[in-house]
Amino acid sequence: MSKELAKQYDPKEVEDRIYKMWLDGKYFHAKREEGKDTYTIVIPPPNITGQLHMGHALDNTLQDILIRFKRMQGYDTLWLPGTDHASIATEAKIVEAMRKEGVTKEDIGREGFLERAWDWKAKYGGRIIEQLKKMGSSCDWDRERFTMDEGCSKAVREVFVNLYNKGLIYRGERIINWCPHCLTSISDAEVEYEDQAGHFWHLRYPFSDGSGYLELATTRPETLLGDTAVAVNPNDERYKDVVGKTLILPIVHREIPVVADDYVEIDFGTGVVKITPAHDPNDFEVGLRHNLPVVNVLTEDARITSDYPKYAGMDRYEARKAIVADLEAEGALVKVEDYNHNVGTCYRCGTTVEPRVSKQWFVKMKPLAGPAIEAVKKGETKFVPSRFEKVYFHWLENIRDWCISRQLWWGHRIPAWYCDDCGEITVSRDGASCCAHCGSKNIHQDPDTLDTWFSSALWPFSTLGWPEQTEDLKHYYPTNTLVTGYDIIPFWVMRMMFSGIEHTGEVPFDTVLIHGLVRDSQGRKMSKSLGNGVDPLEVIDSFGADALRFSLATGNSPGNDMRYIPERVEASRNFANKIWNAARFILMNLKGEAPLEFELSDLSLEDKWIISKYNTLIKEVTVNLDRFELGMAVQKLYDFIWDVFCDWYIEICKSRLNGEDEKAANTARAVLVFVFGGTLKLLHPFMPFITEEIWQSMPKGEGEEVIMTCSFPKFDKAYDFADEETEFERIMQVIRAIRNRRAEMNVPPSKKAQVFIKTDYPETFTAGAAYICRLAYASDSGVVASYDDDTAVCVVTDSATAYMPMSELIDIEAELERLNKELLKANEDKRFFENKLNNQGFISKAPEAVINKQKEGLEKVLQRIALINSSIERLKK
RNA sequence: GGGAGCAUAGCUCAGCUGGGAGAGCAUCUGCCUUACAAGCAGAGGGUCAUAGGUUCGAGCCCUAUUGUUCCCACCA
Repeated sequence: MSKELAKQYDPKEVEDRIYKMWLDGKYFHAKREEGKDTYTIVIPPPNITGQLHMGHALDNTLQDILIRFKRMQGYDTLWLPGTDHASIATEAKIVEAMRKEGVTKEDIGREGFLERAWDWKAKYGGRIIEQLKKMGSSCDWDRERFTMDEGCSKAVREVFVNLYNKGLIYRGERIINWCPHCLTSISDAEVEYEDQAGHFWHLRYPFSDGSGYLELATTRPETLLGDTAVAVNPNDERYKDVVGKTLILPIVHREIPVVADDYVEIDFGTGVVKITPAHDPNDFEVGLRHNLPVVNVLTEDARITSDYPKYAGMDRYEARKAIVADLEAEGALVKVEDYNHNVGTCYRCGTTVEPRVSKQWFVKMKPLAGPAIEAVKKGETKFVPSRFEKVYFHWLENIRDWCISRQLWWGHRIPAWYCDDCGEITVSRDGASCCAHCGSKNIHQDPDTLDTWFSSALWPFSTLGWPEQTEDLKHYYPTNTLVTGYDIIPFWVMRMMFSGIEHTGEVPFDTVLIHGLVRDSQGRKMSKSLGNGVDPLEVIDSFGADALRFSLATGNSPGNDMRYIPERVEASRNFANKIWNAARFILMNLKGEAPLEFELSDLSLEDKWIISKYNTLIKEVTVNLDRFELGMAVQKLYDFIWDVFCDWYIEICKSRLNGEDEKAANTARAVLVFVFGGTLKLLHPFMPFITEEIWQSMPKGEGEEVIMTCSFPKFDKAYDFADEETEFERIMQVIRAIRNRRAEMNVPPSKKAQVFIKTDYPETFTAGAAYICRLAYASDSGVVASYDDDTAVCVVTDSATAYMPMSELIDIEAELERLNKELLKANEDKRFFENKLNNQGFISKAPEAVINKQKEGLEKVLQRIALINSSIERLKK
């Protein structure tokens, strides 16, 4: 940054250059320094399916703020980056891309498909990393990982085998959620329920002995083909006698029994339920209790099987129409009602999920869930905000076994082999060449892969080298803060928790910082189908990464959703520009060789005021960051820089900088550099690029060449000038009052006026004359013992009355009216304080500090009333 | 059917352990004051959803109500 700077900050010119400087300096690299406290974040690995969206931008901004803050505080800091293979999502994308080429998975085979998948990973995984860099993320790229890299794969096999040997992983035939589009099983968490308009078909099933029929209702008539019973409640008086009888299933004309089961609710519908064990999870349970056969009527892609030639090959909805028509023809259809019901859909493709009985691998959850619940109850891991602990508990307390096998090719292949001779299963970390039970070489590996979350569940420790006891693992595990959205607590947070506890004996992180979703300006979710998504890279391109980061960090409180408002990014961009111009001002006022140190004894009132304000800012920002109140921290920085530093302090410094007194000017320069430089450090975690860019041009001490490696400023008692703050604020108050009065009378700044001050603090206002001249458009200003020009404009504050002889402007009547209005307001204030102070309850119960504050308030009001009264008297003369 | 969040200025949102309501944008007025017009100085604008309660004191705590968003749940 030279001394001839553009008036406007240009992030495009700066950001890539600064990022490269950081990379070249290896400042992101965690060095495992002995004796230092560590602070570790593992990134929620973005899927390699596409590109970063606003949610990622928010997530990574928060992480980078925390990491940079802790790094500057001197922690041995690691932010471990990486990407997720996202098995089902990525496979779906690749299949879709292949479909456009007219190629199917079967055409190219497993090997060919995996080759394409790895190409995909190289392309899109790489793109995501580039996007993270654009955001300014200070990740340790030397430690970048991928959920399917060698180390993570090893951890996956280790965990699988361990859990299998402990009996916590098993293979079984269960009813699972099946996606007929993705052609794979999915877990309970991967099913999204939505209300859909449907129908209720009322059907009649005749008794096989010809003694009438039972009426029941269904939302899925096509599953009738697989009915193997009809159930009623055992306590339902209406159907006491029919339990045990048999019915003729319409269309199929198979004989099925009537069973009694508590699952059936007496009051719902007719109190009769058809039971299709193969295609409904509840019916499956009923089937188990009553030993009913499981009749599968649907193929993998949800078409009717060849067992029913009339409907074979029809998809479930075609078959529904055909079967309803046939039921009607047979006289079995009583009526059709409109009915809204909850339908499970695949969270990846939105296809209606088909419950399906099949052989899958499961993790037994109960033994794992218990310790994970305990850990949070004991506070070993805390959620911020804590209300999300409820979500976490609710999921774990009601958890069912986790279906982990997927009928996909892209992912960790299940390390299990089946013996073609003895039928036993061999599970192995390192592959198997023969059956562990009979020694036969006739074995084949399970073709399925694992749920993508199986590997991400291990992310906090697999990325640090587990199961090896690596130095990184010893050093950086357990990690500290996990930053993620509330939507993936059940998918990921919960699973990392029980995995960490089970495999490492420790919780994987001490804090889970939860943020909300970034919605569009109307509050809608950003989505491809709505076309309302905002690309963070485009925002960075127009406003800069700092502006985007600042917008995302401001006005965002943990756990709450936020809207993306373009105007806010614009305001953030303006803030960056404000900082830029403050830097320009300071730099152009520096004299190269002048010493930039100040003596406490040389400090003027405003110097002490700004230093004290800055000192308080350090304390508050640090506290806010420690409490994860990032939005509050950044708001305070904004207010300080814009209102306090730029609008007041810089303005006030101008007279000294332009004055004759070189020593005073040097002190001003030194304080400007001290406070502004420190503020840049405080702001650096939030706006890393601009702060670094400016820092490079600032005078700085030894070892402070790069702002991101500087120490975070610390509160210093020596800079606590409370009295000077109060004193200076008295002057500010008078300045504001004069400005206000002039604005009311429409006096332009070019028209200067003399200002005479009557006050109980003559030293303050004598010293403050220069400020009043500069900031309140005074030609000169001085303290007077009394003043009696009746035609002067006067303004009153708690500590002073200022008179401006502007006789040509003043209207005595109007002035009196205004003063009376002020007096009225002052009297209201007086009553407010008096009421409080006369309240016995208040005096006896309120804390002393609060009482004193009211007393001070009353004191000030009384002074003001006295001053106003004397002004009124003067005018009336 | 359970659970949670939200409701504060025209708009988008802050408001930390209760102590006289804040910001940005928008509106209005006046300013090219030699860092910044992406700026400066001012102004207007709020029964903090409603009704009770606790308290000396409530935007904040408690209860109920209304509206809204989300999560969970096997009523076919």
